[in-house]
Amino acid sequence: MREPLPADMFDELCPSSLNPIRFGDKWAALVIRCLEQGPRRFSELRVPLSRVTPKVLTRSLRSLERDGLVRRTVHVGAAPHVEYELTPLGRSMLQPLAAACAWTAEHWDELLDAREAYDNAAG
Amino acid sequence: MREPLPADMFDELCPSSLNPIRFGDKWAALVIRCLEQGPRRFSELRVPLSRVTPKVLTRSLRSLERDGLVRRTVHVGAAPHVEYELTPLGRSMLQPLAAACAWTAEHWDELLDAREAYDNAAG
DNA sequence: GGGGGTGGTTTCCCCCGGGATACCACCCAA
DNA sequence: TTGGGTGGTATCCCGGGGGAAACCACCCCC
Repeated sequence: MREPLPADMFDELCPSSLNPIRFGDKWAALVIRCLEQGPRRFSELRVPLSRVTPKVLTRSLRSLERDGLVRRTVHVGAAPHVEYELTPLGRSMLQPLAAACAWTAEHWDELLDAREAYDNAAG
Repeated sequence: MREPLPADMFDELCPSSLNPIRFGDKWAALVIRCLEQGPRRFSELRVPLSRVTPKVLTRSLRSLERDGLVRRTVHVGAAPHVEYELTPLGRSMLQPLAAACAWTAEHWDELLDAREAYDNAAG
């Protein structure tokens, strides 16, 4: 059984807009990481991504779908719902994404220090 | 002796804005690749990046400098000039950048096909 | 038939990245 | 003294990304 996504999954994570390495739009990298373990529903994604408004999350998912990285499946039946999952192409992106995450994890402090020093020097 | 940067260095390369993986702003990844072989002058960078206006290139370089990825050195003397070079932190980014470039090189066509199929299906 | 859950859409607004164009100070060589 | 190279700025403008808030259709269950 897949674990539900924890609400504080990205609390410690820097906002994407501060990271010089970006995959897709502002939230795409976090979406991809949410889908790493398997398919997720829209409302399921909204738990860790509570700071993302539904409009923006929809657009991000549509963009990933357009690029062939994510597949959107509508399950009809008694309790109809929608599931998003990574395609093989999307999975292939996990490798460079992991490389980027590793770099960020290793050098994030260094980068923030550089920014602070630059801002202090230049006012 | 370092080779001068060829003017057509990025003619075959997809514009950064189409690539889902981005390092820094629109042109930062190309700037970093220009600095891979060693220090470069502003006017030297403008050769392969002829489509980038000086304002935008300056801002991109300033941003990289602020993040501690690039060092800007003013050489005073008889013929004063400015040189930009990668810092160790900037060099450390070459690895995830290479991973991202490899992914793009391998899957770019696939991604474009997915986009075309999506756009054709949805109008 | 009312409430809750699902999966969004619509509208409005703001800001920032990016492009075009023009201009600029400094220095050197002719 | 005039021109060219260097390394940029200044100004204007536009489009799109992103956020806030409200609303919505559909379905099931009580």
